[in-house]
Amino acid sequence: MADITTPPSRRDRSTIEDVALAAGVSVATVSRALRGLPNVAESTRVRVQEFAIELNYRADPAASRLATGRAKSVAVAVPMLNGWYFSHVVAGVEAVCAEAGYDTIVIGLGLKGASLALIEGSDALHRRADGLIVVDVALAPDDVAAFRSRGLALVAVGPLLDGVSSVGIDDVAVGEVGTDHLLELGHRRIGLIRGEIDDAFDFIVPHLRQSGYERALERHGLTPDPDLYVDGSFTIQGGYEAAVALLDRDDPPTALFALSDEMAFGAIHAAHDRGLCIPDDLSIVGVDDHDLSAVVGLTTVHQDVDQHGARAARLMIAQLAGHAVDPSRHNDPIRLGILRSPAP
Amino acid sequence: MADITTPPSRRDRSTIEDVALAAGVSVATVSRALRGLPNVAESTRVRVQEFAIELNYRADPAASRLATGRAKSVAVAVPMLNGWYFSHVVAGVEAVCAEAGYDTIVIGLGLKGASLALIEGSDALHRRADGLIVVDVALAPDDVAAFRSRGLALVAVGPLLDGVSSVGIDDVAVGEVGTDHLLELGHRRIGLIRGEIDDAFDFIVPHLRQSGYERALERHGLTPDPDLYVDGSFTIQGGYEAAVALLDRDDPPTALFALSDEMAFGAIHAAHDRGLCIPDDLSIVGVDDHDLSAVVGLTTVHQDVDQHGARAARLMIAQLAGHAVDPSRHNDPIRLGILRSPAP
DNA sequence: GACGGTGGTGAAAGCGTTTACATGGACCTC
DNA sequence: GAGGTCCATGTAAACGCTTTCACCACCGTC
Repeated sequence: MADITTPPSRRDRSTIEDVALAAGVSVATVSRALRGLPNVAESTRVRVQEFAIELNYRADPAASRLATGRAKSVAVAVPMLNGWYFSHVVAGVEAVCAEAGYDTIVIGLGLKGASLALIEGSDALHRRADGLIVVDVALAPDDVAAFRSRGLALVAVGPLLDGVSSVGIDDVAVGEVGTDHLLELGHRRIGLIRGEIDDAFDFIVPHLRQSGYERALERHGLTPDPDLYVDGSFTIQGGYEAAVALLDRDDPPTALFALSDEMAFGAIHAAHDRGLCIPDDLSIVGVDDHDLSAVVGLTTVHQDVDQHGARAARLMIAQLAGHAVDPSRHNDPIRLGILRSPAP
Repeated sequence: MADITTPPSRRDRSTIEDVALAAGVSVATVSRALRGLPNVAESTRVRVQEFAIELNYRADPAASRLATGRAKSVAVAVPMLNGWYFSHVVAGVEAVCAEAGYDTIVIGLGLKGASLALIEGSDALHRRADGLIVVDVALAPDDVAAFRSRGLALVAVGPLLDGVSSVGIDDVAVGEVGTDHLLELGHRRIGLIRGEIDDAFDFIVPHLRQSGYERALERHGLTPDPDLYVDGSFTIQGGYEAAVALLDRDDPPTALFALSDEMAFGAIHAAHDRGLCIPDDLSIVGVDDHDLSAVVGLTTVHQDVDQHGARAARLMIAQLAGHAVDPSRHNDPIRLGILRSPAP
């Protein structure tokens, strides 16, 4: 059995000094040679590299951090790590960061309110990461400033933050595309299953999508009916309850537009429970293009979620590399994934 | 606009020396006081703490790491970060680690073969994390030894590794429970949708579950029919194809047992395509208790996935804290979640 | 042949902690 | 009252890297 209580044994790995000694140069030269800095004779560089490999040397990240002030790692904060959307974003971030030699530190915000958690988190984050990618978190301008003053680079996924580069989709368009589809099928009363705006998920995405929904209706000469708006809190269960509320009223809508696929799944469940056949008795459209949408046969507004994370990470890396990145918005394309969407 | 190219500004945060100066003691005393070490007068400790708060001081983790050799972070390596199961495990790990003051570094193994990636990863991991949690990765004994010799603590989720504490479920029992259920409903020909054993996912979980399946059959006096085994590669698409293969034969089974819910979803999809009604024409049972199983109405063998990650993380933290942890197996309980499972 | 570059290299001062060891006073014991 | 503990504190040496500065050829130039 390994000796567990002992800290990582000290003198079993080689240091920059070992390499310097072996190569017959100074540590400074080793440092320069290995990092590809100029002013190193090519012959020297090659020799140093050989010895580094032979001694299996790699710079201790902790020492590097201390000396340079750069942690070579980025943190990504999400409301919850096990949500479908969030896990995909994290996956995209990690792939790009790994490629660029950065560690990815994940932070689950959980039940704590987002802002609160991040202020706290900024303690936890203190000098651990060079940058922070926030996903679906509405950071107050003060928070943004606080992070900035700590020298932490910032990128947002989802909501638009002042002075912060962000990636996402045109959420108004999302609302329009989904609604248009249902309108074109002939539906006139379309229930909207929204996401709750509470402390923990304080972001404007649902607002934007809703305004797209309304815009589409108005374009078709219809007046949005607030009675058809129900909260689904972006969860399956919430979607179920929202659908129940809508379907059990006297004049139920003939179609439902859920602002996320997971809420749509809940709605489908509810419809089944009521004996409604989805293609025939009720149309449902979701947003996300969840892995299971195809299985369930859900028509959905597609977004390339993996790309969100990757794109955000690339912005982050560029920023950290010192490239000037203008804090503008980078919208990913969306499109409708039609699977089953019968007329009313 | 923030000045982005400048590294984190140097003299804006306070160091231990600032606190020492303010409190009129030496840095050593500050260090001891703040970390709750003995041999510090209570009055001194209080004073130091006050100044630390006033100066908003927190020890620079990089410096701590360098001095102590401990990174205060654990890495978790998963085949893919956006899989349902994996994201839940990661969520569990992160929650516990955060609680204990550890950072969670995620590593997506992706397409690279698991072992290969981890050897590589051990470079990437070099002195960055104190421990590594591997999820569904069959580490060769050599790899285990390599990590150990680096002083890296190891915990496994899923497969049983020699000399490594691991958490998971009794996968043989999983196979039995699911199969028993179908047998009790009267089914006699039960198709088994397994997971492929290839390089990237080289683990024995499907073997174990299959042996549980066979054991259950034999207990009922039946002989397992290898013709009813089809690979579903643990994906939705794979489950779909596997189900197609089984249902399209001359004597199709009356029930399907998929070794994961995601494969079961694919199977459900296939059944629908063939006009089969799941409750009446075909019974399907899955494994995982995926979020959407309830929505789809899938009977499944429940496992508390969040707990896997949390439990693994607790083992890890205990190990890192120096508590002797015997490298034994910690099985989580499983149970059947019956949703719809009609007689044949 | 003196002279200002210029490119390769080394010495050493950080970076901000932790910790082994030294110190010195208070207290106790015989 | 001498000697021994014990506790609170300070001193200074790591920890392993990066980076500034100085230095020394060496080269071409007038």
